[in-house]
Amino acid sequence: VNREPGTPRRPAGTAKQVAARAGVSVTTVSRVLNGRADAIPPETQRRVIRAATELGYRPNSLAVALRRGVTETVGLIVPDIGDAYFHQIARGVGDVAQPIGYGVLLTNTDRDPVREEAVVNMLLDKHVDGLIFAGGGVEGDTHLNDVAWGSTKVVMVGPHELDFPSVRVDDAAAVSSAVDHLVAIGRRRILCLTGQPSWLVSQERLAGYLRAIQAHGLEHDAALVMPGDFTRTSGQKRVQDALALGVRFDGVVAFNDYCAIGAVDALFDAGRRVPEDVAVVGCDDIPEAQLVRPTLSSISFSQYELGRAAAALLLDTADAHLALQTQPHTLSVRQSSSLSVQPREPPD
Amino acid sequence: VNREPGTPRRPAGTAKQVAARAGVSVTTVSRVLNGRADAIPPETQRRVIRAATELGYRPNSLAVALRRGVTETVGLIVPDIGDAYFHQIARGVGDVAQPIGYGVLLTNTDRDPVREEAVVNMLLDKHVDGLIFAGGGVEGDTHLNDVAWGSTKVVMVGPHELDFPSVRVDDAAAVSSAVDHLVAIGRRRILCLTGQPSWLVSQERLAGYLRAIQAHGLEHDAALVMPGDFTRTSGQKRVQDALALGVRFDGVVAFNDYCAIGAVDALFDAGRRVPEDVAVVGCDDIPEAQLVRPTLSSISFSQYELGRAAAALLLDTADAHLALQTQPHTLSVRQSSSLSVQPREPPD
DNA sequence: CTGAAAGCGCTAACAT
DNA sequence: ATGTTAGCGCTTTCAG
Repeated sequence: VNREPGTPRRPAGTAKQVAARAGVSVTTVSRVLNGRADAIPPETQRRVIRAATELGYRPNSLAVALRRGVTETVGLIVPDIGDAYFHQIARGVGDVAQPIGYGVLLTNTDRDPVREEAVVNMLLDKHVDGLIFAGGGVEGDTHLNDVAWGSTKVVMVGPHELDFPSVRVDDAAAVSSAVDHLVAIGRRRILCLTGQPSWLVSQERLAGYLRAIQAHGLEHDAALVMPGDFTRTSGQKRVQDALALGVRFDGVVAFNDYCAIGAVDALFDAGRRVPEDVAVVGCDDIPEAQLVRPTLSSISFSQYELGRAAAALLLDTADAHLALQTQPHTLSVRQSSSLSVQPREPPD
Repeated sequence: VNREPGTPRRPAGTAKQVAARAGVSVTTVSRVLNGRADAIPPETQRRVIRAATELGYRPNSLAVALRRGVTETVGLIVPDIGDAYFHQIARGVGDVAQPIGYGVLLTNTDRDPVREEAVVNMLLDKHVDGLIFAGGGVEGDTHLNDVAWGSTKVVMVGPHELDFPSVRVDDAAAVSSAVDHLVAIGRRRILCLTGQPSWLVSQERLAGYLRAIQAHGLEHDAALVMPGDFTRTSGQKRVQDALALGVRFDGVVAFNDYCAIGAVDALFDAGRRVPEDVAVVGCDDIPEAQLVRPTLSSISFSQYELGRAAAALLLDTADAHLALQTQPHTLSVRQSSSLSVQPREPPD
């Protein structure tokens, strides 16, 4: 399948060859090249370094890894790198790892427990120094408890039951503020498009919804809460269902933006105006939120920073202390919930 | 930074331990567990397998790699995993690699030659079995010629000067067909938003534009060709420039969708109707093309399949022969160039 | 049919 | 100040 370009080739030379060329032992080579050269005269050091350069010597990372147990590689587990939420996380992780010579092993799971376990084991088999698990956990999710993590460091992104440090936003507060906003523009019956009930992100965001509904003294109608799977189609379907069932609502809060976009689709098809008839707010503020028409209001936070923070924590970089484990969020109000309509009666 | 869950731990046992437990030598263990057991009595084989299972034995991939020179890892180099074009490629690569136990080391370069060389060397240092280079090459781009590829297999995605096999679409034909379409709906002065002149994708797509212009006997006005950098902002800027310069045009073909979206932004701001006054066609057909309003016509091909094909070629999977090195493309006509409205007067 | 031994390339005691 | 030695865990001749 492949041609061989006429270029210099690896193995660019071994420590042994460098040693021979410099007239020293491999130990000395190792010492000089690894900074453990306190007691080696400058002259010798120079000879070693010159030999190494001339040979284009590069330490064999496999041998180093076998010997020292450090691979300078981290694993990143996401449901789907094709999802805007996750590729920004991936970029953040990469931007921390790459400059310090770490590799990032990327895996997709589609939230399938079987594949989750498979990739974790694959990554562990490859002896990653650490693991970033993004995408949030599932309630009573036991399949990862029996994994032989060994001494592997793990950082979670999003809520999780596993007992590892995690980087995240305050999901409940985030959704609460979305509801606050909808109420502030006069909406009283707010359809809530959640994820799967077992997903922890979904549970936490739902808690935020319920808390806000209660705080505003609105009636809690169970028919207003509809579970989905964070896809555009599911958002569209659930709104169609609600419409078909005759559920009345003047606002929608969706637990992710794809869902919200689907909701807008369905409302448009049904001839409802957004935001006049129904105001819509999404969550995550992926770039697409600014592309769709009407532009989508959303809970905004930086997935990129989430990724950076997770990697900084994992790799203990110089700025790891800056890595906020709870990242800030704000509400970005756009056309889908612009306040052309003032509240009919000020909510208490 | 990390806690230690009370779980079983790696090293789950070495071949030596398995050997001891089964009462055989490590040689025999290796033979049995690697299929080289032609001459080993079933009974012995069973003992070894049982011992291995009981110990939860997993071969140390680092040791195997050191010994056999195979890491079961491939490198993937993209400009930016945050770009819709590339994350679908990444997914395709992952979907081929993951099921057969291969890891994918992901790196971003932002098209910076310095970083490109750095990541290639990093990946080579980590002894990847193969490398997928996505994002297209740059003319006279020498910085990768001196890389010590050694025996590493390489597959390119998109046009490239390096002498490795590549998977791609016929870029010239793709853009030609976009121009054909614009001409078919009555457009005669077609603004062409290219990438950087040194980018090979841009050169090939430009060749397609010029060829089509000529084939239709349209005048070639150099002022209609404007270079950008495949971002939304650049598309927007170039169209603003064209408008400010008084360049007349009734069609736009952009060499990527982000650019096309930016072009629509600028046209909208300038009060030009799309597609009535100016019809716009993009290239790549990323998912966003269907989200924007008006929905964007685009040259459509599967980045996902591009990724799959590249990985299949690299890894020589069973279906590698199915991996078309030239992938098909089609034109998806959407609102931004729908022919409901003919231009009022055929220009020039 | 099976094992002993060499060694992939490196690091780190342990000398000297 | 430097070298010798002993592995890391595995595969693979080469000998029985």
